[in-house]
Amino acid sequence: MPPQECRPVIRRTPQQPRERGIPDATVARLPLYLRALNGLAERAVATVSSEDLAVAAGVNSAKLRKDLSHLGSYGTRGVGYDVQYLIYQISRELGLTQDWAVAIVGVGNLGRALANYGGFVSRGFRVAGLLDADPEVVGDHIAGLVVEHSDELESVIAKRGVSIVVIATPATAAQAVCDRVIASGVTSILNFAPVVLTVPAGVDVRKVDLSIELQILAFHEQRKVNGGPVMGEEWAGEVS
Amino acid sequence: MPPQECRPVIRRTPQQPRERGIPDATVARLPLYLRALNGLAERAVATVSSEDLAVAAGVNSAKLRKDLSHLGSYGTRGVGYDVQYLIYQISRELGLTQDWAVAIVGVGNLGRALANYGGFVSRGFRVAGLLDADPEVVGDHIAGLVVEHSDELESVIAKRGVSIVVIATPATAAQAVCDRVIASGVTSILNFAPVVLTVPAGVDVRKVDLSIELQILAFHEQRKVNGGPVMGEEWAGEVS
DNA sequence: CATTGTGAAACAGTTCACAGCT
DNA sequence: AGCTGTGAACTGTTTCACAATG
Repeated sequence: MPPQECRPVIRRTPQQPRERGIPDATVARLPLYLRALNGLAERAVATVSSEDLAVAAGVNSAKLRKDLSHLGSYGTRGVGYDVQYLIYQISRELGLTQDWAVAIVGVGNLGRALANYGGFVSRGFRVAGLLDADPEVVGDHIAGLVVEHSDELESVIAKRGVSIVVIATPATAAQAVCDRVIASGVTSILNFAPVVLTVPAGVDVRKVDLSIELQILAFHEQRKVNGGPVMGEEWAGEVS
Repeated sequence: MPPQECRPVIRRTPQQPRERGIPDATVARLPLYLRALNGLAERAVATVSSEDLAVAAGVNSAKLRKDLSHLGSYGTRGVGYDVQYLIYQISRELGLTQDWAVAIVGVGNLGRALANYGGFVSRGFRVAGLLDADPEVVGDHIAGLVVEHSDELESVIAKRGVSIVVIATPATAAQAVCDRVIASGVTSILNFAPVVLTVPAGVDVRKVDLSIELQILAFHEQRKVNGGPVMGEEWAGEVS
């Protein structure tokens, strides 16, 4: 599930029963549970069963219980889970009890959208820097911040304790930004540029790629419509 | 890997050797291979080995070969794959040889970013409608289109043959938009709103969720820094 | 003879079904 | 009585390693 060669790298020794390792698939769902729980908390629900929480999160209840069991035994048999307590435990597990300074590099349409995205700041994350290479954009005020020039990347990261960088630059600039960011000690990157970033082991890159998502949808859509790709159609290109 | 309960639903009969079913994990990587191949094609590379293509796509070569083997035997032993031919085959498999009309609902910062996103139009996808509920935004010209009012949703879908809808509305509006879109016959949805959409079987929803990606990164970041969540810290909230 | 295509093995994730606890 | 936590079975995915082959 992590994007490229940079797998989590929490190599457990073969014999150990995975001391505190939580499966990737589980980690990827914890935020979903957290969101569902926050919804329940807003509606002043005190306790929830695995069945109800599973429905709210859109998964099945056995999976939910198995996932939560990796964090510890936080439920009460015959009763369910205490909503507030579970929110706390999942937040702590995800590292959301501290707050993370995030820098966004590339303040185009997407970067702007990200900077203004509310759910961002809400839980654990704080946009601590906006950077762009275009002098036209530098100096703009967005989401209460002033856009700085990309030249400041290293100093912004160092001075503001940035530990997560969001790359929202054009594809051509992404690898260079990535390299500089890593050289500054950042090891968590969220990449929106449509390129495969090459990074050393120990650096975590997650990728969000609109066109890949659309292509996956197109694949399924085509199956629904045609029952599969158009066959019998002959290849018209030149084969060397 | 598909978002919620709406799994692909191409139930193969137990005995059949999966006539044309391509594993989800493979489908999710085909766009990656396609992008890598397009890069090679631009540099006029005619032929590529599984090893080289794998490096370009950021996967390992055994996986790449297994993936491609699901499409057919398009390589040449001792030689590699013909770049153009493979581009064609993958495009066809993904349904990119036809073009898909896409409507974007919600023209806030994100919707605007998506509408202006180039890679969108490039291969197989055409933005055929932009809709928003805010009268302030309706009428704006974005990416060569005029923003229409959400009331027109059904008629835009019908008249322009929209088969994929991108939901970029606030969370609160997403489910209602989703329901209307499905009622209009659309079965492929890309959801950017931070909610779990409830959809009938046969509808494909893919979700892109910024804050979930950040939370996953935070989890790994925390592990790197602390070696895990802060333990020993006692729960301070009120447990019922 | 370099490289593909693929069985078989290893691994990861999901689901079942129920023992065990409150 | 009801719901959690979890072994065990199952399903899907990745990796290995090598026979087949242009």
